[in-house]
Amino acid sequence: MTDARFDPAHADLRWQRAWDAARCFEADSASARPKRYVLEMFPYPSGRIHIGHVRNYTMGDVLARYRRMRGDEVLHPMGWDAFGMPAENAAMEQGVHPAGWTHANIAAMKAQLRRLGFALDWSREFATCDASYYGHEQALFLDLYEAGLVYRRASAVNWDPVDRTVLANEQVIDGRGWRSGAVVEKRQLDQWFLRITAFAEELLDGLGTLERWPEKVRLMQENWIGKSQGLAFRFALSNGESVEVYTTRPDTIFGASFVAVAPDHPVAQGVAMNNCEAARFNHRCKQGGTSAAEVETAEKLGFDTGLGARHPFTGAYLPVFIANFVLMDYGTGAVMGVPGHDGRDFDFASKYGLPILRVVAPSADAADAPMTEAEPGDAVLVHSGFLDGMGVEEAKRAVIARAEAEGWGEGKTVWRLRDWGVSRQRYWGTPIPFIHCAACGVVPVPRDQLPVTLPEDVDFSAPGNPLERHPTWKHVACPQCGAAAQRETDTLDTFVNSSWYFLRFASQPADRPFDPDEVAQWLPVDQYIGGVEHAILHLLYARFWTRALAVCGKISVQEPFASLFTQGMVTHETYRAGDGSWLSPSEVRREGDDYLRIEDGSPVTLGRMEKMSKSKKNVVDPDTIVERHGADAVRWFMLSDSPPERDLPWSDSGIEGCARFVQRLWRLFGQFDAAAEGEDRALARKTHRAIAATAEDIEGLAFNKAVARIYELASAIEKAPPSADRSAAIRTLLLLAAPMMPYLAEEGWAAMGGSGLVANAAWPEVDPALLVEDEVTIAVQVKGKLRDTLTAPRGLPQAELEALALASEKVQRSLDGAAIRKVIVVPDRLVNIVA
RNA sequence: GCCCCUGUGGCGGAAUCGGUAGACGCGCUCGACUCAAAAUCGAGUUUCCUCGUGAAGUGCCGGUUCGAGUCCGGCCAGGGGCACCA
Repeated sequence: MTDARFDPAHADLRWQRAWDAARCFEADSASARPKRYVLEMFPYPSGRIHIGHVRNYTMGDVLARYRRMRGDEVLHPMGWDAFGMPAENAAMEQGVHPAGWTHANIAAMKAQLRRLGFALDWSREFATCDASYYGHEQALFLDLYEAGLVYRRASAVNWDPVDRTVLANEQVIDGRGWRSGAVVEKRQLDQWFLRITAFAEELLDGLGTLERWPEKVRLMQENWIGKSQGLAFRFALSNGESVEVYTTRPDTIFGASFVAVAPDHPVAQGVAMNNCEAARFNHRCKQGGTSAAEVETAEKLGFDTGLGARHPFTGAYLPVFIANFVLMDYGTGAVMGVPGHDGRDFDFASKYGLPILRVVAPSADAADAPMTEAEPGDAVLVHSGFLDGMGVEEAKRAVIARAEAEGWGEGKTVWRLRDWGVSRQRYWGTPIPFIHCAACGVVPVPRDQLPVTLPEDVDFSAPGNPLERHPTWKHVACPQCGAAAQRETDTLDTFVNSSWYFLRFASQPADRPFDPDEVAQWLPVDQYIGGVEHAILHLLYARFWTRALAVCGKISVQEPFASLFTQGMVTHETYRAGDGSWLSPSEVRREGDDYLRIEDGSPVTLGRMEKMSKSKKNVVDPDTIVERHGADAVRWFMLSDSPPERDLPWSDSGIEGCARFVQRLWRLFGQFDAAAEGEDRALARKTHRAIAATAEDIEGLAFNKAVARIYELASAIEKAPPSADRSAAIRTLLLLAAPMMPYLAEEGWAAMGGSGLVANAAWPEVDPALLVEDEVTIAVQVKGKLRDTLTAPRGLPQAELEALALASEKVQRSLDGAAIRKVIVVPDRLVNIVA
């Protein structure tokens, strides 16, 4: 009845057309069925789909297709995060227009996605570079402006004096511009900021409600927001000035033996004016790496200013140092050094011979125990005057209370989170809808003049921002006074584009960004899936925008993503030739345990499994493998073996195994016989257990386990003789595999005479009666070691199980006549005899 | 430096609540089919030995328990994150 082999090339095209014709994946906001929003992070249109995208979208697709089979109305959209630097780079390097380059990439990648059989609602597709998207973004930006969440201030940028452009951190290599090689300068520019710090507390508290987010991501965000509570207070200095410090450990104030200020702190700058050694020291501190790991392992350096700081309680004068480990932009840029109870202060004090005082001890008796390292301390205060005997928390409160009563300090909450700078001095982004007027200042573009569109006739041959030097674009009349004025030429950070796209997917009226009622139908996203690299910025910004829009009355949801899943990377072996250069998998062949270069047979060194990257040449192209093995096999491989949150090692033999399984299923489908008769209770049980287990695994995103269930059922069916139950099992198997291998499933469904499309079919019902086994295997242990297994009817009373176990010959042999002290019986599982 | 995660066969991994460790897949070995190969099908595949159906075994050391991959304490290794954040 069917072809001997399943031909993906033929089937794939056929069913893509069938799905399109039936418009089965278009979500209906008016549907009465339960709404389900499945979303994967939308891609940047770089030109080609990466294998990591394939894994990401396959997971979301299985979930979306499964939910549809369970009767939900599923929204599973796709679009393009289309603004960004690569398009401008292409424009500069290849002379193409960013828009043309981007749209060509989108077309190519869309074709790739369609080929992979994803059940996407293409009717809602958009690119963030469409004026019909970014125009609404401009309106939302004005909403935030009116709500007081947008402001301008001066802020430093990396300025490339040769290219006359602002560089991103990644474009600055060893302090030089990546293209020009010129030494990068810090330059102050007036820039636009979003007041995310106004939401610091809410964003932190909100994390507590995100139970279906990975603990890891919540922790990363929590650390990023960085709330700390402590005491800010002033030290009077010996030169008549004063310095404010901030500490989270006010309880240890009696242990302070020095004060340290940042090299760019006013006190340090003041000292440097009259002391060239201090100036040299300050300068030296600005060199060297800025990354945490580099800085933290760097040697702690200090410069004794000769100044003294008067301790508020003891009246003693503490030496004031300039120190390289104090940061100007956190807290007050100055700290009190407590070597006994802070690791950095300990290192510093040891180096400069400063006293190391114990002020917290495990007990009052241990007040004079020697200190060999900094102890965080969590017990009792000692050598601390009025604090002696108090616990750490009590002492913190007491010091803050005293400082506030005496007026020299106050309890303070400090946040690490800073406001979000959204200005980019680039062409390919959302124009910021403001106009600069000499008389009126910064004036918002009137809403009836939105969108502010990008000019198309731009020139990338000269350095600098094309918007800035466009002959006419920026010259406009002031909306308020009508005088000649200039448009803002900065565009928005692309993270703004991705901070609300999930709302536009849910609802896209032409005249507004979205309809609040329709958004309420779909939001929050039931399952968001993407890479962990977006754990902090994208997800925090999206949470911020959602809350900010709620404050503006635009929507009612607080948190955009109810459940988040971060998938692992796809990795591949790396290969290196004798000269150390990287080789691509296609240049290498394997002979036994040896790897050889195909070209000349020279030996190849096998490197680590690493994330696929062009620089290491360990990439596989999705198109090539889809061509060779079909989309179903590729999807199956993406789901098999590795748990989705872990890395997936790509292997050729793995994908070949998947392709074989596709054919094996196809042969099995060919054995479906609607007329078969006879019962097979055992197979029916296995079938229903597989339905229940696969559903559970898919719902828990344990796709690797769901895959194993399907393999198991397939093997059981192959071994079973023909029967009505066997035919039913084959049909069930097809349905279980349908979300994962949609093309094969449609083809098989049609061959079996199923009605309609499998894409619209229902998930098989489980018969609970068939989930229960009536016989169970009992493990019999003697002193905790397995000695025998026996089969017993389910639910056998404990006493009978015990008797059965004791009757076992192997058990008696192990006991060897020893007296039985105790017997532990776990019903339907095991008997443990303790002798 | 700090924080987090992960360590189970040749490999990816499974094991609900502490209850038969190694499901399922890949690879490999042997066999069937074939002139042959591919494909397919069948059997086997943690280690060790005295080959019994013994002993050991989930990174290492210890603990709790009738029983530990799972819980607790201390290490080690690999990976990830970061902000010297006071």
